[in-house]
Amino acid sequence: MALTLHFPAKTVTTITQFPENPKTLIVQQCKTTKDLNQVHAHLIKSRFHLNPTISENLLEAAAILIPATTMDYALSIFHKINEPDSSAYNIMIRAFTLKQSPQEAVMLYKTMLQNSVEPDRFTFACTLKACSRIRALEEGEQIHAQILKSGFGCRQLVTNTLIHLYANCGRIDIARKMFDRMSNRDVFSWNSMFSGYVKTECWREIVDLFNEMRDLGVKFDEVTLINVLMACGRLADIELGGWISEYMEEKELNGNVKLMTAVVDMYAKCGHVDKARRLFEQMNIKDVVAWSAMISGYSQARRCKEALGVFHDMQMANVVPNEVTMVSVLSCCAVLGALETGKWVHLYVKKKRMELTITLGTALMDFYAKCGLIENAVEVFKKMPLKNVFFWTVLIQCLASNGQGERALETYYIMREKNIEPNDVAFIAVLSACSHVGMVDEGRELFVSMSRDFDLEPRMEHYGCMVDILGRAGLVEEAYQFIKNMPIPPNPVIWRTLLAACRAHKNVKVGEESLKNLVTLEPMHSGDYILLSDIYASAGRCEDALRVMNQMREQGIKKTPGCSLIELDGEIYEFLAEDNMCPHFKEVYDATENMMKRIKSAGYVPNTADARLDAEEDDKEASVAHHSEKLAIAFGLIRASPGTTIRISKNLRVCTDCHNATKIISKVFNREIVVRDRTRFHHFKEGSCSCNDYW
DNA sequence: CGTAGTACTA
Repeated sequence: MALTLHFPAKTVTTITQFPENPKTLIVQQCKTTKDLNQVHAHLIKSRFHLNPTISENLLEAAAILIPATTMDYALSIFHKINEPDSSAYNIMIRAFTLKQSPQEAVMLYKTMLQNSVEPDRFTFACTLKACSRIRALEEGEQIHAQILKSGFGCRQLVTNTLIHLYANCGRIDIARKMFDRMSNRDVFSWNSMFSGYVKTECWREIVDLFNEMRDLGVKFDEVTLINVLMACGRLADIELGGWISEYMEEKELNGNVKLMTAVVDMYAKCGHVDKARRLFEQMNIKDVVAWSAMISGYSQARRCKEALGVFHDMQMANVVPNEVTMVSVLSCCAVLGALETGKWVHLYVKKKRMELTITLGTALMDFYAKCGLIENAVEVFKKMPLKNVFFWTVLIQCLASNGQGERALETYYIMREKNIEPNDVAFIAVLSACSHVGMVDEGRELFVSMSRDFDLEPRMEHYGCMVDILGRAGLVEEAYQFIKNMPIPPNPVIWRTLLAACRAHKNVKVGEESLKNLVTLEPMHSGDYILLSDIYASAGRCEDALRVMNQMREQGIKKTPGCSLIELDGEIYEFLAEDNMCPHFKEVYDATENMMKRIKSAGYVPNTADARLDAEEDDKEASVAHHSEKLAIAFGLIRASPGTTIRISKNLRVCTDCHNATKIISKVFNREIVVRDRTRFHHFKEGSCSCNDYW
């Protein structure tokens, strides 16, 4: 009986007897499920399917080689095999792992043992791989025991897979022991160790191990170098990183996209973003990963505008971004307060049905939080089915910085009810919620709870929050004592926090003490001198106030100019205090004057204590009127569409006069105004602010 | 038949 097969490529194969090379026939010529069905049918008709070699080839085609085939089909072939041997089982185990069901791969291995089929070294290798995937350490250990019994324990393949399993499941110590005892290590053994160290973030060990490798003259490959480059990036080890970069040039490996991406990422992480960019430009082929690496490089260097520029180039190059790309892009939008761009990204993510990974969700929420859109952030929060500590923390932080301290604490307690263990960052978020709304007792309790209930050692940031909580609430003396009792030496931020509290509560004595400490720690920070000078001024000690300002000037320290941004129609406008150079000078200053007139008739009284000290008495009013955020708000009032919220972000903290003025503006002009200052948000509406004048 | 890159939170 002649067997004729019709393949799509118009190949006609005729089989008259047992094929000489069934593997070629089945494995290489079957490209689709349809081909496979045909071959399968003919094999049954001709009863060739009873031949174990043929059926195994058929199985391999069905289970592994043709990606579209379902496991059900493969299983139907497998079940018809009379007493399948280990290689048939191996195919099925590999297939299950490949088709994302490693759990079933491990189950099949157990079935195999129950059916008394002797596993071979490949069985062990692929079952262990399945265990690695699902981090089934216990199962892996059992298999390890069976391996030792079987006598395959000394096989290189088996040992390598075991090393990978232990390294991948958090038992890098066991992996290392096996690795050290191994007499015949190959590049896979080394690479398994490297990838284990990557997972556990033991960067130092990677560099040490690589140096050992070089000393021993062991050949390494592309995978080795990618792992080592990652380590160089994290350790900022530019020396080794640069060596690898040169080595690659020598060996002409610069055409390798993955390796080059790793190099670009390494340079960026070492702080050499410009070098990274030059190499990036030299890459002929750039995939999503390469583009994402460059964008995140700029993002981590806080060069957000350039990051968005690269993102733009990426789209021009028709490379489709993925979730990872969007995380960096959103993080840049958050920093810049680029609401329009970020919203566009969110729409894009929805339209392209990108997977809302927990990381992407976190970035999205953080973006809305940093643009002051609390409810949008909450909406993203609700949509996420699986929430981790990071995710909760961002929401808590969002509520805290937007003046909703009670809601922030509630969120924290809900998180605790869901048995999510807070980490150190979560505590920074709740403590800052307490300080923003003046919940002193809650703050104290949480600070204690942190180490008592969760074994978390308070860090500088936590001490800073406590100083802020006490200081803002007017307990300046207590805050001062708290700093003195700190077990670690306070950093400038701690003293600055106290100094700011001294200004709010007019405490000259502690204020002087704070500046004294600040000057030794960080003498060039202009804001500190200004704070103390303000304290003197408010206590009526103008001579001292001027003396501090002169002291600052003598040191050659320049004031950080106030700067406010407003985004209109996706474009960002920047204003500096008393800036005569801005492009819309006349328009802006006229608008500001009109605005000030209208609020004055509504009862606004300028607070000239916020004016520059060196201004003449007559000019003081003009000086406060030209603070950068007043200019930005005035510009927003004439340019933004009626009824829309005006959004300002500024580099310094809001001064008393601007805060007061903005409240009245929101009422007189019937506008919602959101101001993001360097530490928090102010939502102005109908004459009041979300911070309840506590900031 | 075993090993691989890019990401978020104060």
